[in-house]
Amino acid sequence: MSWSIADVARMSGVTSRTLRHYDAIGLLPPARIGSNGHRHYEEADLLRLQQILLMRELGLGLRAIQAVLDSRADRVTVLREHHRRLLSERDRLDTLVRTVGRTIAELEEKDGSAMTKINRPENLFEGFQASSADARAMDAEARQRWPRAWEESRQAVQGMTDADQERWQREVTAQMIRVAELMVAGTPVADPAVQAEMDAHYRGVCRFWTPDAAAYRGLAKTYVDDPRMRVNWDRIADGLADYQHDAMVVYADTRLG
Amino acid sequence: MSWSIADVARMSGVTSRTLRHYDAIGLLPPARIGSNGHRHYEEADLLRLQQILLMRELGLGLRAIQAVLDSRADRVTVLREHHRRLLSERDRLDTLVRTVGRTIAELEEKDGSAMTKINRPENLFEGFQASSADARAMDAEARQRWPRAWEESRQAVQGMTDADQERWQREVTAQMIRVAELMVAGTPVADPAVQAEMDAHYRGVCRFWTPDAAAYRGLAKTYVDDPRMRVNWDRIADGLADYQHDAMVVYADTRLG
DNA sequence: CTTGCGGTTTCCGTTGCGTCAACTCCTACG
DNA sequence: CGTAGGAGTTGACGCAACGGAAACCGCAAG
Repeated sequence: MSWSIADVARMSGVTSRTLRHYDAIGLLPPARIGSNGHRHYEEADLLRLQQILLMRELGLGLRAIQAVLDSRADRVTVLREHHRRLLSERDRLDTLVRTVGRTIAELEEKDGSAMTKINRPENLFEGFQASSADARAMDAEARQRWPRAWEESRQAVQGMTDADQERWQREVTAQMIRVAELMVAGTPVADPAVQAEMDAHYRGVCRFWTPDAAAYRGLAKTYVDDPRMRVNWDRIADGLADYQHDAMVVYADTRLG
Repeated sequence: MSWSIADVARMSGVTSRTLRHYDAIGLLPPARIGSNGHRHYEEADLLRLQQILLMRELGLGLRAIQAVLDSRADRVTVLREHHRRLLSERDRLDTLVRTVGRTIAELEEKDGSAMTKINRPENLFEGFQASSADARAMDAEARQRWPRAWEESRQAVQGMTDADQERWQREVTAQMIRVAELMVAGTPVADPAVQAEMDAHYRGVCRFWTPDAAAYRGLAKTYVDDPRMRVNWDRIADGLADYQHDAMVVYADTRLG
């Protein structure tokens, strides 16, 4: 019993193009290829296709499906990892839904008049570069005050390439700006959107050092107490240092309890 | 005051590659291009970039952003449509999360032994093609029993190209198989996953004819009462006709009630 | 003999860039 | 004054999972 590609397409509900694609990537090679180049599928192929479509409906990628079917990975393990990805993606969308909904409400409230909610926009991008002298001084100070954390972070930094460091720098900058935008929009620091940024901030810090609640509150304090840091944040937007501090404290209280 | 591309990249937290991309697609052309080809940005460009990044964070596509910024679309309108898309996407992920979670639980329960939950798998794909004689007979019968609905559906079919009809056929087949899989997995017909399929089924039917609750229940009845339809469904999997009927009734009761 | 059907391969397009590669221009250094 | 380096440029390819179109080929019927 052998079926042509169109037969299989009709039976399974996928297009022949898809079947050819699955052949091309080695996911579902046909049992036999005729002398005229036509693909012929057998029952075993239909069974394999059935498994493929089942997992595809669960949202798994073709690579993962292939790994599972070729017994190079365990079903449950793959599914659990997939489940985690789905969860975080859903939460991200959930946050987006709320944010967009709030934005719509704000825009409607303002009745389409002045939508420049950002003050000092010409300075909002005014960069964040501590002078290298400042950076060296802060580094030395950190070494004295928190020797263990300094050592950990030093090792983490050494494991980074130049490109990694540039990426890290960009991420920090982009995040500061997002937080600044939330601030000038009047978002309270306990808002989920702000706390999501703080979560990203915390995870970023964890790449070098994993603070507990008290330590994270201590880090927050330096944002307002250390004038060199404070000026950097306030240069982005007035009051950003305080705002960041408050948001971090809330995060420490509610998430690092 | 003019900034180089690297300046803008540092200030805004995006890469210079991104800025070049935005230039290439006409989203953010620089204010000036020097004789050496270097891009120079002014304050107005930074403002525009700021707007772009704001909307990008809301998950809008670059095309939509461009349409808004060039006043070819209204912010609120675009955002509302985007909000709807986000909502349905989040719901889809939500369903996926639950489905994958259930699948994991099932796999763990069976302790990795026999995971062939599908009975008669060699027949699962055995196609669904009423003979053309049957099809003509059913068509004629439908014309007598429901003349108005028949006329509406005839017009809808005539508006379809061959490719459309093939797509439609494939969708129907694929859906039948998904429902069959849910059935052999023992999913109750009231389960959200099954009801989601019924929702798709209902919307599919609506392309030709929009039944109310009673009419949809009547359509469900033909699945079990008409032996020609029944045999088609049961050929896919034993009991599928009954299962489909029950699921449609529940859908009619809860969603069309 | 042509028409048509059912196959085939090959290539472009989708989204938002990352990541080379190859080249140019300008400045600083020896 | 030659050259190394840094900052900029323009291509071009890659990703995920195919959709769609073009161009070609073999085989049966009218």
